[in-house]
Amino acid sequence: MSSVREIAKQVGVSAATVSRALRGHPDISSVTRRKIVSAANRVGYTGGRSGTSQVLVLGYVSTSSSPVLSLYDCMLLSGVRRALTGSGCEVQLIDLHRDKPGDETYSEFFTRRGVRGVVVQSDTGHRDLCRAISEEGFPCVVLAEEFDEPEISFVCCDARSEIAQMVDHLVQLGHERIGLAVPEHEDHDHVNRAEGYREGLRRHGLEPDASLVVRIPSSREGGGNAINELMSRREPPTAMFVTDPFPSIGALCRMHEVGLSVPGDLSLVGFDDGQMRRQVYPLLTAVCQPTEQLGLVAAQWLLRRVNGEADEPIRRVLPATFEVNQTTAVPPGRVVRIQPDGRPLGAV
Amino acid sequence: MSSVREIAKQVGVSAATVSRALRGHPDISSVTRRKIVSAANRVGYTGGRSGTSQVLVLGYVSTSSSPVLSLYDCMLLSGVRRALTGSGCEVQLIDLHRDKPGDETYSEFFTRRGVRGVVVQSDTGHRDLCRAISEEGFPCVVLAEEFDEPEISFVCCDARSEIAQMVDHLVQLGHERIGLAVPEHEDHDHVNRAEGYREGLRRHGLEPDASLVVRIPSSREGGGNAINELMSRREPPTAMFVTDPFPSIGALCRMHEVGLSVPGDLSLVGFDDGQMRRQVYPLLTAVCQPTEQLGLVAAQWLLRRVNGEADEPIRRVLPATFEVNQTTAVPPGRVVRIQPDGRPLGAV
DNA sequence: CTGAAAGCGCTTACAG
DNA sequence: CTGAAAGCGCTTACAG
Repeated sequence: MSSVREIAKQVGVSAATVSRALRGHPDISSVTRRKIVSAANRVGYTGGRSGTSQVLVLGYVSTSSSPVLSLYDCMLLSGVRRALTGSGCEVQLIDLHRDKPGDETYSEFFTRRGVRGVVVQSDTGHRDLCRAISEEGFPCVVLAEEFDEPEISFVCCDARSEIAQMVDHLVQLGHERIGLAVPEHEDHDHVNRAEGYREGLRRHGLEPDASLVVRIPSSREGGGNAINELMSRREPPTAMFVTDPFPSIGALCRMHEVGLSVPGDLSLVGFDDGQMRRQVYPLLTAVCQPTEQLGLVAAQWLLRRVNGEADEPIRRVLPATFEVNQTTAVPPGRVVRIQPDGRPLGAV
Repeated sequence: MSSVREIAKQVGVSAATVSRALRGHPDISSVTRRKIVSAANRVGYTGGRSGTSQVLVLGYVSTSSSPVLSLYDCMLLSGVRRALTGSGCEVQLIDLHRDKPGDETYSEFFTRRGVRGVVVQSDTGHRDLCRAISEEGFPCVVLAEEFDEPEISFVCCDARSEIAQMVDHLVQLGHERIGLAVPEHEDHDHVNRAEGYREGLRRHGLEPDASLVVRIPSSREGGGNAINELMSRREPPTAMFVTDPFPSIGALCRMHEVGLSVPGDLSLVGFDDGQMRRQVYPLLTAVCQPTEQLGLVAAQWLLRRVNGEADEPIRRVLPATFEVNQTTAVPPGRVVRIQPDGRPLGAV
């Protein structure tokens, strides 16, 4: 099984043609080539290591253009590795962005690396990449993006309802002016999070107020600036939701810096995809994405898929969680403002 | 080149014997086997993928028993990947601890995974592992541990002199009572760091005071407890050095919790191997290990080694850095103490 | 414990 | 653009 001969028989060509197609030889009609590539993926062809007992290796494809692994990658990878515990299977990090030559199929690119299936950590800019890999029939599951195409496998997280629930929590504490800080560069997830915020407000008859929304760089600094910007408004919010981890930390630190008390002067809710909420003071109330779980669920499916045990694509949307910690409380009994540069208002 | 035949010729046996030795066949005398394994490693034998243009894959071996990647692994891996940028080479994560069956050589274990060389993220408990891999002649470089054996390659960091320099800084600010929090479970690195602390003190004629040293679990909680313990002493320190990242954060947070001002009541110096010092308030003064650099330097050498360009083992000790931020200042003008449970002393 | 020989899977000029 | 056939590298009963 899983030899060029086997594939040749299925497609109705010679073993030589299969070999050429799989090796990326140019003189192959694109139609037979496509048939061969998808047959190879169907039977899980590994590139013929003679009788060698090859170990199953899965790939983790990061679409980032930098070799640096973010804490987010790290959590996803931990989930992937957890899924593989006991399977004897290993994971290889693949930097597609930098490495893939344009003239080979993704299947060949992965196979040359000994990789039998891939988990793709994608973003909005790489949806076509995910489509292309899936179209070749190479075992693939996308993390953190949702697709309409029924043949594309993905595991993502929808935090909308937990964000709405977070708004409930703030409203119940007495907040009516709830600020929002979202990244300038919006992707599907952030549109989603902003929607959850608006849904939550509407549920309580509160109209989203554009003057309470700021767009910021997705960095520590960006979160800090959101504090300066919102809290120097004539009518500042009494609570604020930041939709990304680093800006959440930045907002919290900036409050300390400018002398605003958390949660006394402003209730702060962050977004966490790791453990950041637990590494700051006070412990940050946050909507949390189950990042490791994303990797775990995706890799569990991929492992079954590669072993021929999963026929259907996986299309899973995991829920977020809302964790109340120490940065939310009742609104201040007075208007709390600062100057745009962070100095107290009294010093005008 | 790099065929069983080639190895057979070098060792003076038949190709069949080489094949058996490399496949872990039991009926091979251990002496010929050893010769074959080391010859295979010398010529960079890859396990015969016929004419397939195999991609060079290096392994990252984590000796942790958990599949979770720590932030520390993440930084090391980032360095490794940075070194591999442009080389067309990939990195595979290998969990040796869980996977390796006792009856195969490390060389075979790695080769079966398509891995040509390994970076080992070791700890005190796995020095023998590093020795065993190196003895087989498999390309290997150890991170963060130092070895006497001249054939073992390593890249580690010695923070001693930067820690002594940190003590200079504190003494110059006027501190004489400088506490130390070290992990209960000491390894080479921590012995080293404690030594740097004592050296720094002696340089200023200060005798290390055992009552200012606490041993703590290497966790956030541990760092917090160090604060309670030291600051409730009859003669508490006016400054304190914590030798690990998580406890550093924990100490800082605990100070906020019990109402101690940083650096007004106590100067705090942490240890960072990533970016933690920048994610807290106030920004943490810290001795920093160039973690990404460790991975970078190690992988650069390994890449050359695997390509046959490096004949000598690498034995590199990198310096740490000392970064002054916002948590160190002159000592308080009075004795600052708390109760063991963290309540202020006045409330006794 | 080891070798000679048969066999298997893939690749690649060669031919069309 | 594709096939038949030769060739290459590794593995594995078989024999000693």
